[in-house]
Amino acid sequence: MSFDGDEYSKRTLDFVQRLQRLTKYAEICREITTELEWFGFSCVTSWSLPGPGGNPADGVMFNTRPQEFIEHYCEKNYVMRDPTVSELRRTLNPFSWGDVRSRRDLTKGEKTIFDEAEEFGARDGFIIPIVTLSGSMALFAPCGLEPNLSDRARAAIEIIGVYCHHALRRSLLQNQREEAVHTPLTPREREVMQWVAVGKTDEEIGDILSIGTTTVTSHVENAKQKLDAFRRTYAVVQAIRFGEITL
Amino acid sequence: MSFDGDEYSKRTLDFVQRLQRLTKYAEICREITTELEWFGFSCVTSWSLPGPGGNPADGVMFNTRPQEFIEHYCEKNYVMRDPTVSELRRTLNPFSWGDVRSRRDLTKGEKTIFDEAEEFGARDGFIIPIVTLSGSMALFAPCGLEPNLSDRARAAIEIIGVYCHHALRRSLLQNQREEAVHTPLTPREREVMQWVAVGKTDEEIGDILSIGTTTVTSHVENAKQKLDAFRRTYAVVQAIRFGEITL
DNA sequence: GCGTCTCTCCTAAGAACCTAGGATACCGCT
DNA sequence: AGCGGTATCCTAGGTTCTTAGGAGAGACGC
Repeated sequence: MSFDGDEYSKRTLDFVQRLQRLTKYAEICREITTELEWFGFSCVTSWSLPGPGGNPADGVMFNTRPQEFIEHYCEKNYVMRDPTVSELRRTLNPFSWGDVRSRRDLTKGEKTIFDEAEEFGARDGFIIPIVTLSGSMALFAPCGLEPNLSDRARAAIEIIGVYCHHALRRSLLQNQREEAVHTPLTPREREVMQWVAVGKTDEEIGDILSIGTTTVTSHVENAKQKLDAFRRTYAVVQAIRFGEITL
Repeated sequence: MSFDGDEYSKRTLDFVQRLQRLTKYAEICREITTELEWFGFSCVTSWSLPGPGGNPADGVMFNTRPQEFIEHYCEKNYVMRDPTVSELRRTLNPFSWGDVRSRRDLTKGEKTIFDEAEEFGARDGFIIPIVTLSGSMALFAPCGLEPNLSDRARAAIEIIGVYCHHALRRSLLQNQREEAVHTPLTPREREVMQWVAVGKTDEEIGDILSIGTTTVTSHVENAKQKLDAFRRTYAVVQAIRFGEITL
């Protein structure tokens, strides 16, 4: 085991332990910025991907990249075309901008996004995907002009990123209401919803479970009510979000 | 920082680094068993929650609990009633069996499950929830008669559990086919599917996006084809699974 | 033993979705 | 300039879902 590896490990654990004790948003931000600078990352964005109709800017939990860049990015709706965001759909492993560039040829539009990022002071960086409890996707993305992208740094940043995300979220949620609660489904309702989720019709489900079609319908209706959904499509999404069913 | 804390940190990182280098299933299992015994956990189960119609036993990636216990658990369909599984629907934070017991009064049926676990050599343990890329839920659950449940151990086990899960999965997938690929959705299709996912009708979506109802329908149909779904409910599930849309 | 919850089944009209076609216009890339 | 991909709009019959009721049997806890 090399000295470097131990140095990184120690820093990482120390940082994580410091972070766990902090509760104030400003303190957490300061701590994150300092630590990332040690790794050569001058900027960072901690961001939750927007839901339907959501403004991308609303998901930003912490950002030290230039404000004009963010505005430009949102205005141009780059989130729909950004190759690093596409990569998020493929993997939950951390990856670097360079990984994306070397994986395939980029279109002109995609190159533009990277070029503009460089104009705003970031030539490369890591993206750490984070799956949240609600099933939504978030990312922690440190970057800079000459960041440290070694395997050792990658391993350290992976752990750091996850804890930063949670620390930021914790501090931001502190003064907000509790997460939405829901009435739990009965075992039978769960079972029926599992089959609805894979696109079976009520009749097919009835055959599978050896019960009447009308019974299936009424289980679905009860589940819809409990999940606060008017349409079964949304009921399935809610069931996944609440962990009632599994993909 | 206490000596204990540093001892745990060092062990944890050493273990993670050893694990990263192993590829053979048997080696990984041996390494995991040894490390967990140091923490006082005599048994462990690494398990993916079953999908619709799936046999719970199929999701077991690694298990050192008595085979009879697993058979008994599956046969009685305990997964639908197990209070620790219910807890998985509430949180992504690791928790102990004791946490569940102290959170609320258990029903007789729930107590039975704990009692039977004790007969099979496990009195307490941790559950570490893990969200996989496909959106499915997995858990890493070390347990034993007198395990170490201190905060320090919890922090260490949290990291250990996640890496164990990934190492096991990596070794099990090695000889299997690649993950299913899919044709990516167009930006417009993604946008439409986002709204489908929250239960909007095609007419409502048309109004929101200022396009005709028929256009919405045809975007949905195209998306369904790309996502290999006959029903839009399943198309939404696939879109989530492939990361095309976000909850 | 009694109340609560779950599971089962029923009706029936109207709304929404599925299917399988085809057609035009715009855009970026070669 | 042409090609492929995207976005828009169209028809129309058949299938499935939605809504809002009610109602009996069995399990479980107190």
